[in-house]
Amino acid sequence: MQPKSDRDLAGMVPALLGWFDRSARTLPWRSARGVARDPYRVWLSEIMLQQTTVPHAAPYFEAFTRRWPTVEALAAAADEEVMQAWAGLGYYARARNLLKCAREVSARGGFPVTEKELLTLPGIGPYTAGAIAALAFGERTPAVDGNAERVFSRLLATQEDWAAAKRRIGHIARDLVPASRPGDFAEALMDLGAGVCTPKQPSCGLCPITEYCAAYAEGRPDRYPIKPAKTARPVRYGAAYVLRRKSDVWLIRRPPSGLLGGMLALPSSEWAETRTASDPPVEAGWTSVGEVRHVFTHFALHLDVMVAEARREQLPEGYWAPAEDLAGLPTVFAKAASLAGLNARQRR
DNA sequence: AACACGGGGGA
DNA sequence: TCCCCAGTGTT
Repeated sequence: MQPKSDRDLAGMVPALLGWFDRSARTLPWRSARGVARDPYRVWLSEIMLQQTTVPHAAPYFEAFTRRWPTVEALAAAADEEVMQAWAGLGYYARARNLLKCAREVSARGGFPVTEKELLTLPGIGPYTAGAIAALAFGERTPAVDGNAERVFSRLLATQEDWAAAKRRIGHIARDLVPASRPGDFAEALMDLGAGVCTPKQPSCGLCPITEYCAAYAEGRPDRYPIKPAKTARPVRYGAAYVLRRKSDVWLIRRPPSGLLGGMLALPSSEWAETRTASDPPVEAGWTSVGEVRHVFTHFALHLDVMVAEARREQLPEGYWAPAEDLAGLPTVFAKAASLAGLNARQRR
């Protein structure tokens, strides 16, 4: 069987939309069928879902919309409140940009309605601009996320370099967006990628568009997309310090940019490529209570967790927080606090 | 074009 | 383990 030419793909649009009408997922940020989507909820959900799974983002979406029901309410929130509410969701630059964006939007009286203008806002890149324009404003723009890239890679059985394939997919997707239902087309592609055209063992038996799929025709859809091999992840070592004073713990706020930027944290040593001598923030009777391991995107961290009772030292910048409520710590420090016997937010 | 940037879940 | 996820911003 011959792979379909790009032109043949046009037929997949009505087939996909028909399938979507029958089996769309119900999600917290989706409006009822036929009801206009709220730009604020579309935007907030799209930011939260960047590189983040639906089950992980969903409770955060509920909490944010309950606490800040409008973009104006979010714009008026204090930075620390928002960073604390985002804790555990990861990629904290998203939270910093979320606030910047909310304040810009609030100041200009609402979200811009075109892909081009949306692209100028902080935290909104090519994918998110297209998604918001299509979902909230009905513009004929594509929303090519990781799901859509995988679906198209299989439809086309892309052989070229993955970067080149993604460029080609972007153009093809843009041409296919139906003028009548751009938002539904975007959600349909996402639902198909998430539930049917999955990375491993895709359920081609449930797929409404196998007729258009070159990878299916080849019999090995799981071989696509063809991506470059990942490089190994190095390990870094360091120590985190839990300084106690009665029922309090000493916390710091990390610098506004970089890893975990702007987040609440335990004081810690530099993170080196080899185990190095302990480097506590103050002199005290430090004892180790064990090690926590945490995996970041581009390195793994082994953190020795040190505990001590405070004496009367001059402390560096920071403040005392109640040990029974350490909500708002990023996961790596929540793990460390937990190991030290403190009640930090910890899933699992 | 390559890298920095979290965290969790599935196979 | 390894891979992936509704990616963006910086260099």
